[in-house]
Amino acid sequence: MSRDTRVVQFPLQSGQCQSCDRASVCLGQGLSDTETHELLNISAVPKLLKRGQELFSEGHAFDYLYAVRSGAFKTYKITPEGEEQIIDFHLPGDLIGFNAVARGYYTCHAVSLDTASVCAIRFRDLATLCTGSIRLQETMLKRISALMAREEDFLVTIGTKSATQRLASFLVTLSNYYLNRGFSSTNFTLPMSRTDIASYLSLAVETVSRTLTRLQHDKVIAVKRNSVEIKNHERLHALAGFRLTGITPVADMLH
Amino acid sequence: MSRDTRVVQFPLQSGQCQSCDRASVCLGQGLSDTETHELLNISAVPKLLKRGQELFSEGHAFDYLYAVRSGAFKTYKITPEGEEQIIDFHLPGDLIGFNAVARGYYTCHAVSLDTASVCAIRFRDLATLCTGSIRLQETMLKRISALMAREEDFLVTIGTKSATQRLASFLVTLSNYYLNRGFSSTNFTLPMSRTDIASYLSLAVETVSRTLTRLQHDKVIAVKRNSVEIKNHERLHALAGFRLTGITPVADMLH
DNA sequence: CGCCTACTTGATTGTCGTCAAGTGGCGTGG
DNA sequence: CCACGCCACTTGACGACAATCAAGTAGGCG
Repeated sequence: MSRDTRVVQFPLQSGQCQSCDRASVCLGQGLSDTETHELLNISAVPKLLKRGQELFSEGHAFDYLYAVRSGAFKTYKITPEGEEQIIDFHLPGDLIGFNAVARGYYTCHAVSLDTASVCAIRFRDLATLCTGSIRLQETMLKRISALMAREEDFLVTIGTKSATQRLASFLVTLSNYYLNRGFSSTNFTLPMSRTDIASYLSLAVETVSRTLTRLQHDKVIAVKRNSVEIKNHERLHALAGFRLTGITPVADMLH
Repeated sequence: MSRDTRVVQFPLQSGQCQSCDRASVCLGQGLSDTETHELLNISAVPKLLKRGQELFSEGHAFDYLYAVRSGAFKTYKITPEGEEQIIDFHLPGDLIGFNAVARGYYTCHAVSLDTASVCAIRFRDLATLCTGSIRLQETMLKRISALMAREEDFLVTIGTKSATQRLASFLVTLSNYYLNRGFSSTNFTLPMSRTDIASYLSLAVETVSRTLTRLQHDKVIAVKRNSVEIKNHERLHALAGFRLTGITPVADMLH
């Protein structure tokens, strides 16, 4: 398996998980060789998407889980007023679609935020495979459980924090994600629009904009279009109030 | 866990799921006899709790899932400022603890809102049992997935709705729950305090109180302490669904 | 009976949403 | 290549909804 971290995983063909640098964060942790092999057989149905392309939409029959290989996605629901409510953003290594298992159809829309690629994993096959592998089965449960835990942490953020704190939390979470993936945690891009961020954090676009400018003015960050530089990680962390979401070392510190 | 001697209404003993009227909503749907039998063996470790008693607390090692038999629970996290943030309420038939699977410790506190009883299910055993049963395995996944979907719907509520709409949504949800369980959907009790509701809906207690009085004044509901009567289901439903913060026919309806 | 907690009600403040106008980047078409 | 328009974003002014502060009421329980 190539450990090359550059984006060379194309051309995407069936059975090509080996060439995917996301394999370790996908579903394959701690599996035996045969288990991994079987997983590869069913999981590598690749799909390439352009910016703004729909991966699936709300209400459509649920067949596939998607593992993000590259790019970024947003999932959202449409409110009765016809507006998007962003549920979450999804970066490489994330799995999308678990929330569809219960109802049998997707409960939200998933759209790529830029050029992106995913592995489509037929859920039926995956479930069948789980029967033979306790480890895989447990991995699945853990993945969903982690999503739930993350969602609940996020609920606290939305429920108790001010606009500034939400933005700060958001940036710290992103920063941690990039850190964990071996990228720069101080200089990175926001793949999503201000409007998306606003919806996600339950704020008005104007508030997001204003808050970002203020953070920049206070030398905590530097924003230029979609690129962010964190200039004062301490302050940002403090502003966020340190109970943060995601797979963060912070969260693992327990409390 | 010592067997409590005050147990009268339930013959709570190991292997007594048969006597539990929640069996069908627990985990046993569509299982074979032997599967059900095995499930019973591991799942009927009963526990009785008084009002305000802790089922588990945040950070503690995760061993058991709990199925609510009777009574009600709240799960909450403690914010950095030391305040409760209610994550969810749990009524008979609900399973508590799934969010702990990923991290290996409970990610929130669970406390009974009144006298309550639960089945403690050792997760290890359940996972093992799942290996042999595709159906049970799938049931598990579906249960977690349903929780996620629910959580996301709730996120939309919190993210886009006004105080009145949140309260209305909350009441409708409760009403639906009771309806599905064969109880009255128009007359029921609120097992949780106003403060709990406030935290859950990300509002101030005063706002909850005021809004409830206003709904009562407008003859949509009747509240007396912890008992609620829904007098105009139509209106309540309408109030729950739509948000109009600007020009508001709804707000007019409320005067 | 009196205390304590839960809840209600009223007055005031503040944060953030809304409305409105303006800027800048970018693609399109002339 | 520039002009144009579109869209995302920014910035400012204002107002609304809900939070906060502050009393006051009502049950529950010792």
